Amino acid sequence: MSNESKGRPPTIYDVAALAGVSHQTVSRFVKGHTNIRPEIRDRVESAVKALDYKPNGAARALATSRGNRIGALVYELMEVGPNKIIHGASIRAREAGYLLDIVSLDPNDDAAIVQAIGLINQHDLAGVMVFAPTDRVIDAVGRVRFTVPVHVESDMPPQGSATPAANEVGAGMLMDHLAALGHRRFFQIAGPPDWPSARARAAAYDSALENLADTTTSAGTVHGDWTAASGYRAAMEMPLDAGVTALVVGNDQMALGALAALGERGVRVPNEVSVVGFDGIPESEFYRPSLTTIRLDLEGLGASAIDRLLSMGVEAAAPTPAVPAPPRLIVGHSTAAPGA
Amino acid sequence: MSNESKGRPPTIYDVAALAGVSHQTVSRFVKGHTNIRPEIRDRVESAVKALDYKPNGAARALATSRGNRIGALVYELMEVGPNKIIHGASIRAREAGYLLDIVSLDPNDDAAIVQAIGLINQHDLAGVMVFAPTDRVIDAVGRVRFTVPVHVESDMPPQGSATPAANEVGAGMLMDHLAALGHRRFFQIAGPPDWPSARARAAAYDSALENLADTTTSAGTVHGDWTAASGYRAAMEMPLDAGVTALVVGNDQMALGALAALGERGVRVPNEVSVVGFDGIPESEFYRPSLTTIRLDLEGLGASAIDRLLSMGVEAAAPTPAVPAPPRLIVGHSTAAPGA
DNA sequence: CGGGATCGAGTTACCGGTAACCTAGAGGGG
DNA sequence: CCCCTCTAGGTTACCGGTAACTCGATCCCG
Repeated sequence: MSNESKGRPPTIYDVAALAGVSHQTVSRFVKGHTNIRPEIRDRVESAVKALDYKPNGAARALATSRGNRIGALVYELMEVGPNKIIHGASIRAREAGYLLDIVSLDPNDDAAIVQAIGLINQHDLAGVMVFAPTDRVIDAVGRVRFTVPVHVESDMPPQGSATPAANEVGAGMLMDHLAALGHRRFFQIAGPPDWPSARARAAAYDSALENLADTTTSAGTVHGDWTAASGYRAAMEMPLDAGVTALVVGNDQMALGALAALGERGVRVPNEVSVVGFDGIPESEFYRPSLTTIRLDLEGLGASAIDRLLSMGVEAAAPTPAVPAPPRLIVGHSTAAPGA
Repeated sequence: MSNESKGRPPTIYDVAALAGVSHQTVSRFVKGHTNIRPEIRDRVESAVKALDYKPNGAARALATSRGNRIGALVYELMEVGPNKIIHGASIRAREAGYLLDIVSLDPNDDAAIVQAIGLINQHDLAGVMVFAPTDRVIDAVGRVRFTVPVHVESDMPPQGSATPAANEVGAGMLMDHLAALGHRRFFQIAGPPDWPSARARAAAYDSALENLADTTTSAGTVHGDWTAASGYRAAMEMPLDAGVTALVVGNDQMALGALAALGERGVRVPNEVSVVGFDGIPESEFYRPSLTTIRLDLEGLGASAIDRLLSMGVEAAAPTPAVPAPPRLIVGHSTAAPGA
């Protein structure tokens, strides 16, 4: 499948020799320098083409001491959410001429976290992104002396960022939707408490309850681990005699588990209990009943994270910064007025 | 969040100066060379620690002309499957001291494919992996002159590989399961025909029909695009008057869509029609009815792909090559004897 | 006790680019 | 018409490692 010619790949010196110019002229050409006579430019251009010259990234990185890669720390649990973020980030990074170095973290193994960070912390990176981390990861990252810009995407509004986090907004939209339908008694199945994004959603749940009519109350909150299995368990143990009519779940997978559990317990959705999820994964439309949820623009989020990272470096800011689409409420058949 | 000291990060020369030795000695120490006097070794070691020295990957890559990264081309559709493969590959690569450079491909844009390949090829990589590609991607990759080993993981048994592909085995297990229950009339919703893994599964479906009792027949095959929505559409249009009792679906997401469609059409699963999926994603246990499917060890697959790639290079083969677990049949409530 | 093998460490060149400096002409203004 | 500036391109040094070669001190053995 692979294919080689005689020896090493061509260098600028090879190109220079073939074109009859100095290597520096080739370097200038490759970088798109303008002050080159058309005649010389043509010679270099055809030499580049003839040799199929490709610049050596390592040499460039060494000379400029500025890498062409962005390290990305991702959580081991590669659920759908983090993935889409990575995908958006990867596309965006490539547009800016960078490659994404991904390192999967095992969240339960501190040593592995440290090792992974050590691996990523070589000097040839343009920056480091930390995606959807847990507190433990944030901690570990915070203790490391990085030599490059680091951006931690924690889903929490960082140091007074202007745009409110999508998590808060989305959770608020769900609560408004449920309240408008007439629900007054809620129960929450939240994500793991050491995930900032789970906390953000849970906090929005709490504050929505406070801001809504004071007759709205919560029958409690339990924490799952994002998986459908944990949502199932939580919903199996959820009190049914507390008058709860609305179940707020931290993501769509757990909501799927909850739907299954409620079905087994003979609770009809949405007639007796309404269920909402979070993330808006494509599958949620095909759950039965189809899920009311919040669609997040996760790819946009990943892209904008890259933009923010790049703007931290000397790099000129992206011409058109990516702006994630705002969270959108998807209304399915899992919500209805209580007792409909 | 980041943290800097005075200037550039320390180099071997800094360490050498502090330890009072030559830079070469430091280099030897870092590489774990044995022939160093204990006294000198200690001096170097403490100097390394004092300066928090980390080798510069770019310089090393330049000097050895051997990168410490593996490029990974992944399909844009980051469904659950490809993801887990990537995750497994990433872990394995890190164990071997490599980082994974991931490049997401837009499958519909040939120019983007070429550009992505160009990007990955111009950088200094130890090798390139191509995961779960479509024919189009395989084609594009095949035309490129790579300077490093390339491994294409196409889910098809390559040049007579000894281990039969998991896809064939798994699909066969599903067919056996259905046949043993007494099903004779099948229908298939396959993945996109330009995906080798989809073709492998479909081919196994066909050959199983041939090998089973000659009374078993197929009422047809349609192709989806791996998404739940496409599974839904396909199942909505599937003929119901052809006596089909078994619906074989190319992955779990499409199977979810098919379950929803059958529900809407008033077809009871599994009483009237049995449904099987493929992949064994965790959520499939919580579909209603829970899905009979094949659990693939995708992470193991990714890891072994990395092993194979590394063994193509000069690199000594991994001490303990990763062996993916064999496909496993997960029996849910979506299958039963026909007319049960 | 002398000569070759071995060991530990230093010296130097080189990987393939970029940056800074330098130079020979061309062009322009007083 | 001369001097200055600007332009196009070449020269040289350097980024931070590794590899190859060198050299003095031991060590071993005949």
